[in-house]
Amino acid sequence: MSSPAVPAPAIKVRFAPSPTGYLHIGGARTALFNWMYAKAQGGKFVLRVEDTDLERSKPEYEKEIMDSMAWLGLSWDELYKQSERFDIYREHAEKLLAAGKAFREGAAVILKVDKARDIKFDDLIRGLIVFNTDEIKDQVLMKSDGSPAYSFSCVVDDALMGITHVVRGEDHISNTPKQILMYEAMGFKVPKFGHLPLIMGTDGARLSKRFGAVAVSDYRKEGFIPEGLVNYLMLLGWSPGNVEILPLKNACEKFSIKKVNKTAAQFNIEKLKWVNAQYIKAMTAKQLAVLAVPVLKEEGLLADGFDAAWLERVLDLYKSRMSTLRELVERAGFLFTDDFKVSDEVRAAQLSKAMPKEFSLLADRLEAVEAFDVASTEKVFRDVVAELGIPMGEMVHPVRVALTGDHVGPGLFDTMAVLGKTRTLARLRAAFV
RNA sequence: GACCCCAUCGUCUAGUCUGGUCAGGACGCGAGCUUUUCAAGCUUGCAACGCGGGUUCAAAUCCCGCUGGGGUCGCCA
Repeated sequence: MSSPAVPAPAIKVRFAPSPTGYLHIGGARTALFNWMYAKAQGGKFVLRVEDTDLERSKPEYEKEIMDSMAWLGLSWDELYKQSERFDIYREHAEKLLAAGKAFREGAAVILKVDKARDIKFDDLIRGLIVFNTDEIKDQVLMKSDGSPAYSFSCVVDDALMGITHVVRGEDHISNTPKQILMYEAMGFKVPKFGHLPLIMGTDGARLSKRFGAVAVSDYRKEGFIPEGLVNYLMLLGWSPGNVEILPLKNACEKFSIKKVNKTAAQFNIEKLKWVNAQYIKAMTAKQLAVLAVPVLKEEGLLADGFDAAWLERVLDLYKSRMSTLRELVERAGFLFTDDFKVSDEVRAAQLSKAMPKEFSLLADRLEAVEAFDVASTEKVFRDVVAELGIPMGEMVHPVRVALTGDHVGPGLFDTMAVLGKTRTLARLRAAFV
């Protein structure tokens, strides 16, 4: 006989960003781990905007953070804004004052901290951590301007919102004992704490503006797709085993807070690109088009009423040759506009030898082709090369440069077919004039 | 400086709790196959347990020290 199944109490976690800047990579990873933890446990995920600093908090940052989270696919079950809860913090500060656990200093309210006491907590990721209160000075609860200090509003909210597990960056470890003191002073149940390792830049130093792109929105602009960024981020500090590509949904099923690493990880853009490329490659041209069209339009390379079937052919050609949507623009731009240039370097390497006769013969022969597809263009090309008595390569490479502006790219005949007869002929005939 | 956290290939990591498989995978890099170039794909190579002491028949794994790195020391969050 077994005891009746008692459902484990659902956990409730939160992500509490301050809208004083964009959602950065580190914050996104913290949000992601909290979100995965909630999903893995069938719990709730709360988004709390910590906008107590009226000076530095900006509505546009708040919007940007929420947009970035939505883009990443991190939805929240509850939403709060601390700026709307000042009376609650004030009320709790008054209670502590009345109970003699805090005192006033001017207009500020300060928590008294007893000395020589060990504050212990069992970190979900690091195990037992101990601080002595001799290291902790009295804590400001309410500031002179009437706004709550970070630690205080954070504790009041986590308690009142029923947060069971506080999972945040390692930079908050030393805040934890101070906050535990506040939970105790107010008689609140102390939640479990888990401190995530930080994400470092390539040089091992802290991720900062100097590092380059740090905002999630920067990566979005760079052409990374949410599935790719999320997959990469989840691998920073956590591992599902010998698996690199794992969609968020499946990751949640395997996620365990106990398996989160303790070591800070370096952010590696090369691996991020590779992960992103895996997702792009796995998409159908039709799925990829949904993501690529806005980017191409923004670049002025595509107008309404474009040929969807043609675009899908282009995407099929470039799917395995791009790791970001940005790279599609860079590498396939010549298919969308005649306004592309051949670098001096490429010109010197491939177009230094004048081949006006050869090019015009090829153009003339291609002009006679009815169905301008891969097979027929290839046949014509091979016939011309044979007729001229020159090696394929001697003709292939210069032609590619003339048509695409670059010396690398998809197969030449695939390129011609998708470029179309008109543009192919025009570019061949303009190559040496 | 004080307090706290951390330590496996260049990077992300598996393995550490419950010592015993040539320390495994991935990115990147090198070589090769394929090939009109580039990618993709496939095969393959290089590459790590920071150091020193213990405990043990046996230590990446347990203990101590050192070194190194990181974090925090705001009426910022």
